Amino acid sequence: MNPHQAEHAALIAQIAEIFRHCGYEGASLSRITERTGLGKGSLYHFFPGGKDAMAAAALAQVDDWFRRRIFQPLERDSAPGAINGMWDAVDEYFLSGQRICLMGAFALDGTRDRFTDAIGAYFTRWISALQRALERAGVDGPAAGELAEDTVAGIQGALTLARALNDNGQFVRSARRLRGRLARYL
Amino acid sequence: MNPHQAEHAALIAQIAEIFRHCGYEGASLSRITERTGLGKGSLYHFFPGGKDAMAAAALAQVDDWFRRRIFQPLERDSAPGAINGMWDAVDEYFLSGQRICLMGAFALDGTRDRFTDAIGAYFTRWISALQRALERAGVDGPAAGELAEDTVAGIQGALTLARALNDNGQFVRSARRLRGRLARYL
DNA sequence: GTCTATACAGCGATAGAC
DNA sequence: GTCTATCGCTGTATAGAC
Repeated sequence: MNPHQAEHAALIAQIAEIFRHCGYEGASLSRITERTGLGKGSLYHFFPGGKDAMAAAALAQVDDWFRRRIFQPLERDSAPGAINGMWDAVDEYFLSGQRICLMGAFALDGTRDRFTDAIGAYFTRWISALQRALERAGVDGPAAGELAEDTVAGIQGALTLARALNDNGQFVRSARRLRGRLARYL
Repeated sequence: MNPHQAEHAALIAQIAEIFRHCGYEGASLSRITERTGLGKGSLYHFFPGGKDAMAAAALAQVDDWFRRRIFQPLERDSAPGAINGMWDAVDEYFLSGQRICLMGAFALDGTRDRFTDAIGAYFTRWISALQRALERAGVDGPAAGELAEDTVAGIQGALTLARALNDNGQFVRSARRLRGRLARYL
């Protein structure tokens, strides 16, 4: 990644953080200009498609991070190591529960309909990558699928609960128990 | 409940549905007037506090429903029956995954800060009511608390996943497994 | 690339007739 | 109670100077 691309990625990451905090509708362009320090002219220079394109870029960046750090290792590497790596990456990415999942947040309201494909692809791949890793670890097909669904759903639910109760510890404890449950199969 | 109160409750339920579908920011007054058939004058007659008061009333109605159908039975009745009743009520309320949880949706974005107390009280009471029912059923304290947290988080995550994948079956399957997991302790 | 100025639609909210 | 008209503001988006 050249410096130019890196700056652009940093900008997208900043915008993604605003979407996470305010939601799609709540993330106004004035908030985005304020938090990024860029005028509207600059923003529309980088994202000719406007706010919709900014959100799409944010989702694509999230997907890319998970693809490289979680999905591909789950599909490729030895299962126990990849699954342990998944839990470390999850904890790192969600900052131990301080940060929510942009895909999950967008999925819950009307924003979903703007980004159906990106959101669906992300969760589908996460579940199927985890399922296949569990199968390689010896879990039989149906059980592996159920375990993968329960795990991904459990992470989303833990993020919701942590924010609802304003307690990051909630996420850390939930994640530890989900991790322990998977570990019994490895 | 007299007819006047019943009409008012039906109006709040209609408004709640709009918030569920569009989120707080996305639920504009023009959408609300359109879907309810009431002009802005009427809406502000019923809710002098405006949109904020409409959302607060919606959350209060949700809380009331769960209190009567889930929290109080869990706190009062025999544990196995109350827990079975909880699962039936959950499935009924969320329409087998077609409907999301307003509390959970509001918790995820900046809307949370407007309704911190209502959202926090709802989840706190759900978890503690379930925990105490499990304790009465013979599960020891810490395990009951963990199980209650995992269950409520699991329901929220299943709702997120069902909407993200646009597949109600996802919720039904997840809920059935969560139910089975609790049943092993009863 | 970045800014300021601006277009115009939609927002939440209010007033007042009926 | 319900409506229409309208307020002031903010929303997204664009134009054009630099």
